[in-house]
Amino acid sequence: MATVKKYTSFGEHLRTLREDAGQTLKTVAEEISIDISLLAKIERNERQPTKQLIKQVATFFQVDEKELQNEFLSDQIAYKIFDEDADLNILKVAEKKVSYLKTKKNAD
Amino acid sequence: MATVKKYTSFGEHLRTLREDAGQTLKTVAEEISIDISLLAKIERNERQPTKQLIKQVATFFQVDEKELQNEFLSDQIAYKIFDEDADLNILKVAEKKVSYLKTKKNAD
DNA sequence: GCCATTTGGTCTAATTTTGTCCAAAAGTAA
DNA sequence: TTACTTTTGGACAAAATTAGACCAAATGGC
Repeated sequence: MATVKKYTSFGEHLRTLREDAGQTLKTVAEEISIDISLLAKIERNERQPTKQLIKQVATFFQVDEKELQNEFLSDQIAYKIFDEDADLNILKVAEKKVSYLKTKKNAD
Repeated sequence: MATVKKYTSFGEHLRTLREDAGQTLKTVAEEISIDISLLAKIERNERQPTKQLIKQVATFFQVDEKELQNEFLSDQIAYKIFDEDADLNILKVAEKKVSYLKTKKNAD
């Protein structure tokens, strides 16, 4: 059967990874050379991860880096739309715009 | 017949509005109390419009404010995906996340 | 040529965000 | 309860980002 994909936040995902690995904030934070409190905040989505941090946690937990990056990016977009209480069809418009940008890029 | 919607940027749209109205940067800038150069940059997408400015130009050109805001928002999203060279299906994930956030919000 | 318009560069101020530190709270086991 | 570990949360300085102002250069029309 297919896995049911849960659409949680980047932070929640990170926390799950850590807890499934049976690690504490302290051990992970030390491993990737980051402040414990900062890592906790990232897990609670109170701070944004840097690209560097995403790379490090991907390596540490042995998950795909690109996938984590995508998760963070979709988070950012979702929160923006939610916060602005914007219409969901904005995403369709954005999709068309990206295609347009890519076309323009190739025609240089 | 239906209007063919062009997926241009916020800035390009703003410029079109202005040119269709036969106005110069100077006259519009003065009308909405903004630096000419700043307005020019916004039209070229070199500066981002504030909510306040979007409201002002909407009023000035008599177009729907929410529509302009949406255009700007979809711009931001499109550029982010384009710049990061991210996969388009991120938008689908984002959509699910927004729904999730809305559900969570209602269950408070 | 002139004048109006637009562009582009540089800079400062304002705003936002990150990361650090530390204390408080919550959890766990004896 | 006590002692210890873990997590949370607030406050703050440092760093990074961004807006907006100013002015000179370029462009365009007549």
